[in-house]
Amino acid sequence: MNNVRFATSLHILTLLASMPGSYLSSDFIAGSVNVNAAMIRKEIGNLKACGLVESKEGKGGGSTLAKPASAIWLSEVYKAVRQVPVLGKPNTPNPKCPIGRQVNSHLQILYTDMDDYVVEKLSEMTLEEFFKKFN
Amino acid sequence: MNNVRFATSLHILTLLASMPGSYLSSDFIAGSVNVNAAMIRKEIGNLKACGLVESKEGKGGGSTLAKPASAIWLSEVYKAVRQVPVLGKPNTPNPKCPIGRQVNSHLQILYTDMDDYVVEKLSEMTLEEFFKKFN
DNA sequence: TCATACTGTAACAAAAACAATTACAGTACA
DNA sequence: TGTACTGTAATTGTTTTTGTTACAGTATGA
Repeated sequence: MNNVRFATSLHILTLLASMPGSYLSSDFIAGSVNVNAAMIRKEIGNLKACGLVESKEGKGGGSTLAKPASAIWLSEVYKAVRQVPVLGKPNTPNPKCPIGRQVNSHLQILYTDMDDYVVEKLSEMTLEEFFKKFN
Repeated sequence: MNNVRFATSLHILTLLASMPGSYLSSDFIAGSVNVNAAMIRKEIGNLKACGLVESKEGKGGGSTLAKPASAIWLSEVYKAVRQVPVLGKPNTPNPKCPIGRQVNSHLQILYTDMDDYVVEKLSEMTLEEFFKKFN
């Protein structure tokens, strides 16, 4: 994961958690995260698809949490932005080599195990708990 | 980690483990991994710097494991190739925002914790154990 | 009903990361 | 001294990621 999406998503969610019930505009959020508002809207689009956020269009619109911060686990945030296994991508090895032929299936297991493990660990903290660390 | 380096390094090490004591050329390894030999030499350069592999130059040269496969943990392979935390990169948020001001330090802790967990988990398997799965 | 303030999304451009390739100097063996 | 290697730099090409602009669509409320 060589990108900024987890950080961005968690930042957005933390902001929303800090003002429960109110609808924050993408402009406002962009000001805090310090990126373009269109990027925020893209990321929010994803969080919506994952059921973490809901939005209202039109004047006075914006986004808010789709459920209480105490019901959002950091693993959900991770799953929302994950694209590639934590250990990276596989090669396309030579099938004529005994090692090359098998390595990807063993690697695959390792990749899946590690991803599961990361998810498990991130299930130990909710957004609420994360937000409580702020003062 | 949106790259192929872990897969490549583990493939190389598995090959070396499969022929303990012999020095494999970068050309041979490249044939199995199915990438350019220069890439293999680069990756081996890194594995050497991490103390996992040793090489001989000149005719008849090549690379071999620097220690027994039973003494190489997969966490060492991960550490050898890791460049970015498993959860990705941080943003540079707005310090004027109370959330923005603090989010990176909390994120940082999360990142470090997750990386430690991954390392811990990968310390549960040695290269020998990984290789034993092949038949 | 019209100005205003939003979202949603597409299209495009720019920057950064990653992978592939070529080339060649240096080293060691036989 | 020819051959077969490593080590490494330089370069290019490709993919991923980020940033930006633009604008149609939607809701509000004066």
